[in-house]
Amino acid sequence: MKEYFDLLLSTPLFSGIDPQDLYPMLHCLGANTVTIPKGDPVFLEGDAAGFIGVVMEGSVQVVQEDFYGNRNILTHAEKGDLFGEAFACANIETMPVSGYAVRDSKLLLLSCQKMLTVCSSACLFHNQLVKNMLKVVAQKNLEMNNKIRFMSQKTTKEKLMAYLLEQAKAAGSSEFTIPFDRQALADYLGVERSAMSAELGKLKKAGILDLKGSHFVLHRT
Amino acid sequence: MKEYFDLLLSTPLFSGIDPQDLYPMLHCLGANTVTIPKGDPVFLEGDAAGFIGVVMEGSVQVVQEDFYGNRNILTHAEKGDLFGEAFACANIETMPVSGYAVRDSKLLLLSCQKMLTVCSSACLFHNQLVKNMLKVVAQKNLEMNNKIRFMSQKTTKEKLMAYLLEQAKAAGSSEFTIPFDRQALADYLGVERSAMSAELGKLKKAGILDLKGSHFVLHRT
DNA sequence: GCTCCTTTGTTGGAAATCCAACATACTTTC
DNA sequence: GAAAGTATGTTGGATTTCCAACAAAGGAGC
Repeated sequence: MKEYFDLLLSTPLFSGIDPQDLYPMLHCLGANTVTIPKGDPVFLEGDAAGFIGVVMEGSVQVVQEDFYGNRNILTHAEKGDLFGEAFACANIETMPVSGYAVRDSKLLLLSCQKMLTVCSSACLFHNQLVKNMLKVVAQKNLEMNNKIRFMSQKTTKEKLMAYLLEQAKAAGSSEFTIPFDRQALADYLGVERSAMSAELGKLKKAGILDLKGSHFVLHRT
Repeated sequence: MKEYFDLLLSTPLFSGIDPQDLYPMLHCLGANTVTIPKGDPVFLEGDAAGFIGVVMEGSVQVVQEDFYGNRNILTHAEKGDLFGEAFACANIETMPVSGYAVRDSKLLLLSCQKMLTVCSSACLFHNQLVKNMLKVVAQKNLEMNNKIRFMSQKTTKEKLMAYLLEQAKAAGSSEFTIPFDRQALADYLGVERSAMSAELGKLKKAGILDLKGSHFVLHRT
């Protein structure tokens, strides 16, 4: 696990933590790693809640699925990102959503309960950890706000543009790569893939953007 | 402000706090009350972020508004509820949304920065406060998850049913009252008011529910 | 009771989405 | 390089939403 110490220290969860404290802290948090092959579930709706996931390799998507088989992608977690924190910290018993490995992934799982309980050993930093977690969960909240903003646009074109403008803003550039393929983007925005694909074609033809795969360039007109 | 101490102590933010500590704590958090008449803004998009709101009287809605004048209701906060916590804790500079008083309201505003900074006086409970806040923000996250679940349904009828079933579940009864009028419910679900009204009529005619104003009864068939 | 004003329900045509089916491009595997 | 599998783009018709305008119902104030 030591090979991932630098990665962990760079995550917002362990921000401000003394590197020397990391190892005992991980032990105290009941850390354990799991390896999940591409496409397999990390957890399923109904599973016991209470753990916080950190992506060390690969990527994870958290999704809602309904009867009809419709997928709605809630969050996409890349290397260094957290997932499941909000469910862990909200004191619920079972997960209301599922998580899948989008690629072969190596994940670190931490116990939320142990994070919130002060224990004996090297855990003077528990309080810092809780503050970090608060910030992480609050920022996840902002992300969901953004998603809601995209989804509440009326037309597919408006949803796309709202999303792409936000990505450009986040990248600080009119050129950026999104973490979704077409189907996943449609599932994230809550629209039809084929209709979305058609809208992307129109936007390109209108000179508003260029795209190649998941790489986009927005033109200001 | 003392008249509201019991209310404050019953909120999840001050859960586990010794009543004797409340007053100095409020002082330490830079608490101040404001009175907002019905319909007036509590804060507007672009205002400085950083405060946590507690509803002591009345109710507050947090909304997103776009160019076209479309409203999207993000959260509805009743007496005893918090609002704006996620924006305050996420370390952003300006509010990305607006808040309005739905009725004449009396609000308590707390400084988030002061909550996260350990100060000298009676603030041994800061850590408890941060933990409480983490739970509150995490639960708000679940609420947004639910809203996303409603919004990601394909038809207006499905959105309505998903919302109403959740309300029944939350009320623990097939009979419940929602905090929205028709226009507000439409704005919350992201649908047309008139189309939604028509769907409600169909659902009633089909014997799936009864409704009078904001009071609903779901029938199991 | 009466009027004014707000909320809710109803309607019909225009616009957009949904869906399934198929065409094309790109990847992977052997 | 061929073949199989996956991802993306394209099309047309059925369904649904959107929008504006109006009708009906309910409430507040006088």
